[in-house]
Amino acid sequence: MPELPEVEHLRRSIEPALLGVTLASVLVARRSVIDHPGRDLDSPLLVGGTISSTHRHGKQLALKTNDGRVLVVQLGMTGSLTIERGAPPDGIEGRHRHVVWDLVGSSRAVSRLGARVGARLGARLVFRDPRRFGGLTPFESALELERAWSRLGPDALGVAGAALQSALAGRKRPIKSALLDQTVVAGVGNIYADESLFAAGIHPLRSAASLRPDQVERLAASIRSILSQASDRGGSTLRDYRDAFGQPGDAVQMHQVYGRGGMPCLRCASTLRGIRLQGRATVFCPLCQHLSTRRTGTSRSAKQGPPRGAR
DNA sequence: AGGCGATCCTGAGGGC
DNA sequence: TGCCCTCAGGATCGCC
Repeated sequence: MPELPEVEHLRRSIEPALLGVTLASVLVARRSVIDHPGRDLDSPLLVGGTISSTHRHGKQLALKTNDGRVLVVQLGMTGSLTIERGAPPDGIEGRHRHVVWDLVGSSRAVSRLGARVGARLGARLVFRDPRRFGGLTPFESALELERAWSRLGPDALGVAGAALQSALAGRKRPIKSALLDQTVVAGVGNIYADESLFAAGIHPLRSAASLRPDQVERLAASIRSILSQASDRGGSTLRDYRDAFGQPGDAVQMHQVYGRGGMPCLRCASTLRGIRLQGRATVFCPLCQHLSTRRTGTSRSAKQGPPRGAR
């Protein structure tokens, strides 16, 4: 399921292949995946434009064309954006292909994709999303995109302690709920919220406003380091994620807590606990992640009962 | 007003 | 083997 690292890895892998490439035509199989369908009908979805840059904020990917238009791609849970050559795939991979563009290349882009100069690439850009939690949003200008992204919190990959501190100020909600709110910090999803909180030794139910400055600093550092490591590895990829060329991410699981409810904590060996918060599976170590506001120390309560397992 | 939960959607996986 | 049920969760909307 794509989170920020998957989107960043997708951006890095798709940008070299798309720069200078022109979107010649588009086939929209399912209009409901497009925000504001019907708008921008004369030049829909970047058709006729040449890709000049790619950008990312949080989990949103933006493709810009040389005429100033922008398309934001949200992958949701099961979305993918791939470059494809040859016959479309059979079977289930051939389903849920909601938007397909035909690509025409410049000489540089063509040579990258191994086609003859000036020839039609025979390549397609495909937006696929079985569960349809993702979608495409067209913008007329970079300014419109800027306005939309300004409503989101700071990008999680580079979030500074001070920025996180001010975003959390006065928020009484559980810290995990706050992290999942894209207007607080953009790009933290369920998996990395649990992982970052574990790394920082913070209980997911702690009130966001109750965190001390040093804890927020530690949390910001954990978010940055976990997301950047995962981005470099191509995303954590449980099952659905594919990069621009249909490759899954690094199969190595680096998760310390996510999906490990009821299993031993890798740090202290006590049983990891699974709860639901805002309807989301949430896993934490009851020993390493204190709920109290006490400074996390080395003393452990011997009276603490055996931690309950998940579900 | 802020926060929580219901909702959307399909495929994987477990149980029988 | 095959059917049925549950679960997964990002973003949005409505309710408390």
